Amino acid sequence: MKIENVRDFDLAQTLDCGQAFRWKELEDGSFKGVAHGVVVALRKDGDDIYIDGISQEEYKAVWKNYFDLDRDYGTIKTELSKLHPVLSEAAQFAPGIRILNQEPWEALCSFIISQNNNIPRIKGIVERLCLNFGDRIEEDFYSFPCAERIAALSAEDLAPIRAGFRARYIIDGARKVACGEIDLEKVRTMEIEEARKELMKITGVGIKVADCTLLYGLHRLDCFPLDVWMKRAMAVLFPEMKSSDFGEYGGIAQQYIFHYSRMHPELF
DNA sequence: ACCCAGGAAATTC
DNA sequence: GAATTTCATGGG
Repeated sequence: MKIENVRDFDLAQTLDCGQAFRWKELEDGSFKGVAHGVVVALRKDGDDIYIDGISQEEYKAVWKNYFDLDRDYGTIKTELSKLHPVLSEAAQFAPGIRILNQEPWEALCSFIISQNNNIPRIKGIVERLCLNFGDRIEEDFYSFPCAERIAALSAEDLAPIRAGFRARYIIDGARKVACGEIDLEKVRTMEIEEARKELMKITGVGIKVADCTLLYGLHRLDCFPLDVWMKRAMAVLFPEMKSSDFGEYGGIAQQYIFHYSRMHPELF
């Protein structure tokens, strides 16, 4: 598949800015990963994107949405840049970031794993989760195990992924999703405070993990997750602003700021 | 040996 | 209620 004339999209910036944990960069600069149980390889040539491994129908049904390609990030960046000069700078620093439409359960589970953890280790745990409990698609590439599959396990069964104290949180989340006690597709359309409360019924899910699930898994672009980096950034770079000031695309602003802050630790 | 990591639960004050 | 400690694991 070739998609022509794609603006505001950089593979490395989007896939390695801390919103997703499973994309692998190959030696030639292409990226390979799994979503919706399908392995794809991505390349960029100028403003053209090549997606290997899918049909036209799969592109329209899944991948166009996955990369949020119908949204005009150029206009959004222009509007966000008016809010604050540092936000303008952060957006220009990585102008090719887009917020992915990841699968809700994968996002929820990944950000449960993220708590009090560092990104390389998060990636390792997620990798082992897929390797041990996902379906093998091809050499080195496995699907993300569905909630039903994990719900059938115990915390001890997760020992090989070495998630530590988070193992029982993963199990609790999987069970509540699998049995329908929490319907992530209903959470998608709930009013934001109600949606948060619903996700926080899971042991191990607080406001930050709930907001990450809403932003990255349910594409609620007004959600503005505040982790340690974002709290520092708000205190140092945006002392006069609060998260709600960033508006309906605050989540996109948050991603520019998060990535900019991580790449400039000397600011803090 | 110590400290920290895209937090949240458990405990203590 | 608000502040502090604990929770596995691994890398610096």
